[in-house]
Amino acid sequence: MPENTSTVIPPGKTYSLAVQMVSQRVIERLAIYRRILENLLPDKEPAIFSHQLADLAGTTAAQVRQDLRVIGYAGSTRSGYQVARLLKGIDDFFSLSETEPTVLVGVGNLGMALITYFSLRNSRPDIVAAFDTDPEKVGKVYHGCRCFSMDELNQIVKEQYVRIGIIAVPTDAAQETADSLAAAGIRGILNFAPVTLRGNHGIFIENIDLTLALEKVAFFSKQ
Amino acid sequence: MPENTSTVIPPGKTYSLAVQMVSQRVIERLAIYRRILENLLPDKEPAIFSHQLADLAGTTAAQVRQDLRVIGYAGSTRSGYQVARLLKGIDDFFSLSETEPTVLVGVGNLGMALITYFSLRNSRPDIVAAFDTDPEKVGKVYHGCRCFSMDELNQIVKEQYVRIGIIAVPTDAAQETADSLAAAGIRGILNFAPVTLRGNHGIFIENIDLTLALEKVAFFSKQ
DNA sequence: TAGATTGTTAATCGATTAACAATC
DNA sequence: TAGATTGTTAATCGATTAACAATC
Repeated sequence: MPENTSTVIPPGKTYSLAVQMVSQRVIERLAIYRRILENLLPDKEPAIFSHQLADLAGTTAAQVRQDLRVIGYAGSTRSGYQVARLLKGIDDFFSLSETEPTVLVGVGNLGMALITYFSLRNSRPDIVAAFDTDPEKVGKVYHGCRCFSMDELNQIVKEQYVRIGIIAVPTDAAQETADSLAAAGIRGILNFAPVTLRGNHGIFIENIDLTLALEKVAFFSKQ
Repeated sequence: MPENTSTVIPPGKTYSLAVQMVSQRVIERLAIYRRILENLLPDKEPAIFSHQLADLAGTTAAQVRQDLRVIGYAGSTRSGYQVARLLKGIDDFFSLSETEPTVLVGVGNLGMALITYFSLRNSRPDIVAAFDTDPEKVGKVYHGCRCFSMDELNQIVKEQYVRIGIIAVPTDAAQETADSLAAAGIRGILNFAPVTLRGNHGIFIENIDLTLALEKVAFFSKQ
């Protein structure tokens, strides 16, 4: 559909339409391609074929071509996809130009580890504040990230235009936390509590359930 | 198919057949149902309808009935599914009678947090040993879990009949670690390193990519 | 009984894969 | 050119949902 090859579709109506239609699977794979390309960049390999990218990502060439189609990036039949430009194309599609302010609720073992993990690899989603109900923790600074009381959630989310929240609280407090985040204006949640959060219409929720993941491995490791 | 109602299919050929055919999605949902039932048990509610379970699990009644079908559990048209017996049915299907010995490789920030996390909620997959290349860490005991050198991996895996491995090493070391685990006889891997592990035929690999998950939330939180 | 729920089969939906003319 | 790869369309595959007779 785009008449100019080797480029991404321009921002505008087509863009936002595409965003709505793209499935979670496609986004996951695009993120994987992105990381592969990033690692490939220093190698000075100018281009890569769909089957090479597929090999590295653990998928198929047809899948890769289909996926890249949704971001409107066109390769060439001679040399495949230009690494640097494709990377730029995915970044543009993800709107990964500036960092995305993120808050984390629950500074327990897992919460602490997440703060460390994300701050060490200064990921684009950047944890700007942590929250906890424990007065012992409030006021402390972990890896450059200050811990606030829950009372301050609303203010900080608004002041810093935070759209993403991470839930690392105990199971019992998870639903309440999700409601607070939603009320403060959060648009997306990464939830580590092993419960199905409910009634958050319009908010995107991604669940990471560590115990469930391990149980899944246990099940399938028995063939 | 099973002529006796309100029971699970007996172990045997049907059983192992079912295991092979069941998709990952179904297993994930069964694990979720399982946790819900577990929490419901103290409430002394004897039974639950498919639509109630669906509400709690964030799915549909038809989906629940379809899922329960694969484990061969039959409810009654009058009262639905008996909580205690269904829970037992899922446990049997998962073979969750005894604990599953598990090893963890990479005792960094994330690895430490995982040891703490899993030991605190004494999950059925039980981390019996940790491994690290850092001589400083070898010999130390974290939450009752001793850290060994990688040289000892083979022996411990064999002695303790370990089938599951968790990879929490830096990205560069992940593939090497996976190969070592595979060589030692591990059958399933939970991988936290942001790389696609390759060439491990016959080994089940579940990836948890924290950065990717957060990027996914960032993307969809923009609608 | 009347009404709600079940197991099961059929229909729908969406995602992956295959096929192929166009291209360099 | 010959040959490999591309974008795109069609075919396949699998998973979810809808429908409904049977049941309590």
